Amino acid sequence: MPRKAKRRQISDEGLQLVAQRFKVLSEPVRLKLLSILEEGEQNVGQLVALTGQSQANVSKHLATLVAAGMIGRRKEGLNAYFFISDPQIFELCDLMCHRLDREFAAKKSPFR
Amino acid sequence: MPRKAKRRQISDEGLQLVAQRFKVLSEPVRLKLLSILEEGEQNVGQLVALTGQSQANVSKHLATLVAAGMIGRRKEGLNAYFFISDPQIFELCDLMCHRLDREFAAKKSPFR
DNA sequence: TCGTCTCATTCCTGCATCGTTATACGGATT
DNA sequence: AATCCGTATAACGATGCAGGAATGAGACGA
Repeated sequence: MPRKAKRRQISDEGLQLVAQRFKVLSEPVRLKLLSILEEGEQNVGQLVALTGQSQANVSKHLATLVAAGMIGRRKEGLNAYFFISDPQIFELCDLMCHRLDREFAAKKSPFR
Repeated sequence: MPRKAKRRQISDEGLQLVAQRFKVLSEPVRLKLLSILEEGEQNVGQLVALTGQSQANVSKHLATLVAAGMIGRRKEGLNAYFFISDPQIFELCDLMCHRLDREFAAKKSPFR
């Protein structure tokens, strides 16, 4: 019998779900939206201005993030405000950033 | 001035790099390969058998994972053995799994 | 009610990438 | 050297998704 604790084997459906979630984080525009929302909630117009993306594109990416349970939506008059609903997301991003930092340690860092 | 420590603003190039790495993790077959390799190194033939994927497909996914610095490659005779080169990858996967667990807490869990 | 503002949705196009098939490469064996 | 085996690569078709343009859906003010 194995000595070290074995990771519970994950089903193929589970893998698909995990992959799906990682895919949500695999778009620079969505990452930028998350990073902006980390500073506080914003409406679509502000996000359009801050990202430089088209309104339609921002709306679609926001819908994706909402569907993934990463951000929430609050309606106020004409505006729709979005906010981080799962702060744990940033633990994932931080981990990935640290990975990249180590990876680029001997080279030029992509961050400033 | 802001009270709570602000996350260092990341450049667009940084975002793209991070997104790129997340994309590597956004494929079920690659996740499966990682999960298999976590138990120990394997050669291509074994990985083909364990995943049920074609040999060409496995080779390509392995090349992607190597390029991302997540796994390493060791040549022995005719065989090429692959192994986890960055165990921190699994912290990312575990975090994502926990996220999903919480998300599906009230529903049916996708894991068994 | 009409017009306007904000945001969501739909349709379309281009591009990336997954998976397959066929082929090339390199080491080992005879 | 000729061949075989394990692996990598090239070429191809199919699918998916990002982004742009146009339109739709609600909410508010005049």
